[in-house]
Amino acid sequence: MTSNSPTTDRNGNHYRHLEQHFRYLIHQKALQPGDKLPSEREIGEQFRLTRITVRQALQTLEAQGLIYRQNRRGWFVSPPAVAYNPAQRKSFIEYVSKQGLFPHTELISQEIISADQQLAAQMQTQKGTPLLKLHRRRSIEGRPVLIEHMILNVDLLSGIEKEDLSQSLTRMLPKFGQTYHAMDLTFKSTALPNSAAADLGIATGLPGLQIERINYNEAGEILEIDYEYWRHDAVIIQVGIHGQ
Amino acid sequence: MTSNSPTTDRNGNHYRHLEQHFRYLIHQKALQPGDKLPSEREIGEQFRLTRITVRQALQTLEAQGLIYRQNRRGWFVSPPAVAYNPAQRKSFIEYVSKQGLFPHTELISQEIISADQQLAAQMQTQKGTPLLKLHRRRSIEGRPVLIEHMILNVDLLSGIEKEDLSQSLTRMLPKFGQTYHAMDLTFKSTALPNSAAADLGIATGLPGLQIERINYNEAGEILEIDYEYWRHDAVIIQVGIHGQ
DNA sequence: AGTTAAATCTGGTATAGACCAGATATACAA
DNA sequence: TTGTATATCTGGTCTATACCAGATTTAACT
Repeated sequence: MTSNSPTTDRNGNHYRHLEQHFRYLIHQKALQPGDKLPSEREIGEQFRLTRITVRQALQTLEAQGLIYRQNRRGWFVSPPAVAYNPAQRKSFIEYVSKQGLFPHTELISQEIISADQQLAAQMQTQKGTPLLKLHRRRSIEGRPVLIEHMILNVDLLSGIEKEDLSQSLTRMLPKFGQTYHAMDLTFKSTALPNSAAADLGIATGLPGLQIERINYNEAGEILEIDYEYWRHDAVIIQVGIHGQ
Repeated sequence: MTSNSPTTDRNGNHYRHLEQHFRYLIHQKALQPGDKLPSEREIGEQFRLTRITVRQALQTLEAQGLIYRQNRRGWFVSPPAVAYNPAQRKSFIEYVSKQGLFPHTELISQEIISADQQLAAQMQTQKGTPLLKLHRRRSIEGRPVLIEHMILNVDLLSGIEKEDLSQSLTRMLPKFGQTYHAMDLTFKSTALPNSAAADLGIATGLPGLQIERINYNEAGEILEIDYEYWRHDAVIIQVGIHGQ
């Protein structure tokens, strides 16, 4: 065991060479964020490797967040990860653009429903409460990085469904006399579910970061519950915990 | 060849069948945490699939946290993930055993060093301050799940190097007149670095969860900085953020 | 019983070739 | 110019086979 082997291993490990090759090009900025890599077949030809071996190298780089793929379009160099600090209550647009990156939000669907038993329990409200379900996709530097499923309590935010819901909700809330006061967060590193992967245009089963967020107003009522599915390489989460 | 895909999708997708097969067995508890799966070759024979296809299915299940592998030993069903709430300041041993799981800590190495320029800056202390470097491995249900690299300020915790450092530091601190008061946390989903993967006995390049934690005492001095590398499927992080 | 060496099993890595379907570019017709 | 059909390129999935090295078990030898 231990197998220190710095650069080159005794046995095959061709894919590690390939991995280091591209890592080097990316670090040297010969390949820049957004740039397209040669096709798997071309790489294989150039290095005299099978596509399977090439793919293994590319998948390893993908797991490290250096590159990503778009279904049947090719492999691309990843933009830097954005830092997300949920405690600061800044909007997506704010904290992304503040880091010199270009954010974009699309509203995929919106729907007003009436809370059934289960949803009412989740939202800690009464059965029959009107709820707004939102489904959004957010991008950084033109790359979809995040799928959001949100459920909002319309009783506390009446009329919100008439707003432009591809805008920042954080900035919209004061209009309705509400603010985010506290939140419960759950993070989980897991494979993206099929639907989220499809919305992000990536293959199912790739690692992702799942965030569940329950937002409370000052009265301790649940304003909104969010389920976010992030590309694993697109975000770093920073939180400060202070004395109790 | 197109294979009359019975239950699932359009084209081949044999590996999805296999994936669902094992997911079913695990959910039905026909396969329980810690159980060993048949070897890749056996599975391939049983389902008349190539090892490559079998491996793809297993790797997908691995990404979902359902199974894990041990190098050249086989594939096993994962124990449930442990919930970790950094705000509660409970020790690893506490929160793991409270969830009905069996924790274990090994001290891999310990070392007293003198802070150089860079370390002093990180620890917000003076050059030359004595620091204790710890390297530990923590397991749940006998499975290594977490590698810790810690740096402690011995000026604030003098004599700590004589303690049994495979024990909980959280419980040890009051002895030295210190408590954890605030912390800054950074989470990142990324491939495990080689050394951490080796310590965990898993292949390099697999997804992991990286946590950086800076611990402050009541005076706002840095007591300790931790770098944790978790198996991605071993933990769920829960944090509450309260009004400011 | 205790130690050691050899056979076997397992995942890790690799070659060679194939067909599919979505994405893209190109040529052609209206 | 605009729309459409088509050829091409790309990653997604798969078969068949092979050798390697670490982990485990078995057999042989003290």
